[in-house]
Amino acid sequence: MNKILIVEDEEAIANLIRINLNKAGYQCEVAYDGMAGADKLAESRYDLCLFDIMLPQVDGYELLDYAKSMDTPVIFLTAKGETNDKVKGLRAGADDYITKPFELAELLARVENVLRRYHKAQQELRVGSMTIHIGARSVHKDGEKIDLTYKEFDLLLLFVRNPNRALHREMIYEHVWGGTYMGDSRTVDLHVQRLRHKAGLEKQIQAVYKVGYCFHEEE
Amino acid sequence: MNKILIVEDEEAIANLIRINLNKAGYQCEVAYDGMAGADKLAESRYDLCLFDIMLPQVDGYELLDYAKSMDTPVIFLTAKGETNDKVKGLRAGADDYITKPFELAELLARVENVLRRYHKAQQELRVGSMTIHIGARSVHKDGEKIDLTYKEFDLLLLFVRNPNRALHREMIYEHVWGGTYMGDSRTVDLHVQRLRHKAGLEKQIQAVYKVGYCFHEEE
DNA sequence: AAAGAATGTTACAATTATGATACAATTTCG
DNA sequence: CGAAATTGTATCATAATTGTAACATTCTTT
Repeated sequence: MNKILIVEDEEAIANLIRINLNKAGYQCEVAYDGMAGADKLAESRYDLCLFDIMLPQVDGYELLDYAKSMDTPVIFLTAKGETNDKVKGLRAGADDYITKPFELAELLARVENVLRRYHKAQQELRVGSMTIHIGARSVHKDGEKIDLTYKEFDLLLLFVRNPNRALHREMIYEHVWGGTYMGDSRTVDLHVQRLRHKAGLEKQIQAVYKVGYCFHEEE
Repeated sequence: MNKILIVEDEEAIANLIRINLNKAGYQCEVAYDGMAGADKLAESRYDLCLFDIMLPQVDGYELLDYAKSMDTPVIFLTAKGETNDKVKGLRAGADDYITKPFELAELLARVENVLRRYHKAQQELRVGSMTIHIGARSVHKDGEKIDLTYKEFDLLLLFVRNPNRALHREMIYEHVWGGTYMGDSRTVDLHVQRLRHKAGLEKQIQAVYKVGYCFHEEE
């Protein structure tokens, strides 16, 4: 199981991240200032670090140097508008950055992406009797291969990474399609139907009236 | 069979490398710190060493000196951003370096490249009923010789070194052609078709709609 | 229970991607 | 130099995908 260190002085944000990374199967440690973060780093090995840049005492850049000396990848959390920091951070060797406020799904995707680059990511994702090979973009269920299209696969990943949560149509659209959601389209619905039937998830993906859809983990 | 020594303190990375070099037909030993690495070097001859630079106890540079005194080639593993080390390492006599995170295919290519320079290169790679002679750049299948062109051969190597993974057109282009992929070219497709037919890989190399191609290891 | 809104279903058309073939440009090699 | 091989562009054919539309069903609210 991958261990992640979160250093973020806003407790609310730190805990939000921790809870959600836990749910996604990561083990997390949290520090609320740079000094405590450095101590944690010294004590134990981590597979990934999430650092806020603006931190009391020791700032994100210093922590970055420390983490890099241990070959640990780092994702920076930057506040909106701190684009300078973004550039500076990436140049200094951060592996990615994410701008607050962020969607949890985006955070999860970036975390997985970086872990994959470091060959620490789960290659396979198991959900009930279903196995998702992220690298091959293939899905198997009960020994049978399930052929999903590009959009269907991305949609499935989104659901699987955000189980037991009602996902708004708007959010789904923006993640899978990338653009801005125009309220009157049935596109999301249709793709959800197709995914449901192809993957036999009729019971697990449920409509949430007036909101969107929710993927229930237990079968 | 070539023997390779891996000295890397991150167990996950060390094991990842070991497993993949094993699959590629190399025999590997692993040490997790510099001291253990030096002991291994003293005990036995190796055809190639992979050293992380930042190591507990004895660092990569010291190991380099030791390995060089035995005429054993060395590839350094450097973390992203440690460009100084890169230069310093090469000047100190390393045969190559590779920056973490790396593509496995790149690691394999560099390993082979260094071994070839030292005339220790692995002669063949077996995939199902197909044998790839890397040095001779020739391929045989069921006793028959398959004549591949330069690009086709490189393409085959890329596929074989990244089995069961959907490879993006962009990534394929950059690996085989070297430049930047312009989205509208059919070059990659065409070469994949030719390779498929010449090598009889119609079933194993499959198109991944909107992504690229995936080589499936099992026949 | 009825109205209205939201979701499920089906069919189809538009779009886009891949496969196949022909051919011109370029390179290699005798 | 000339022949052969390689490589990439262009074109057409085929196949897969995506999204709209129309209609059916289900759900919520009153």
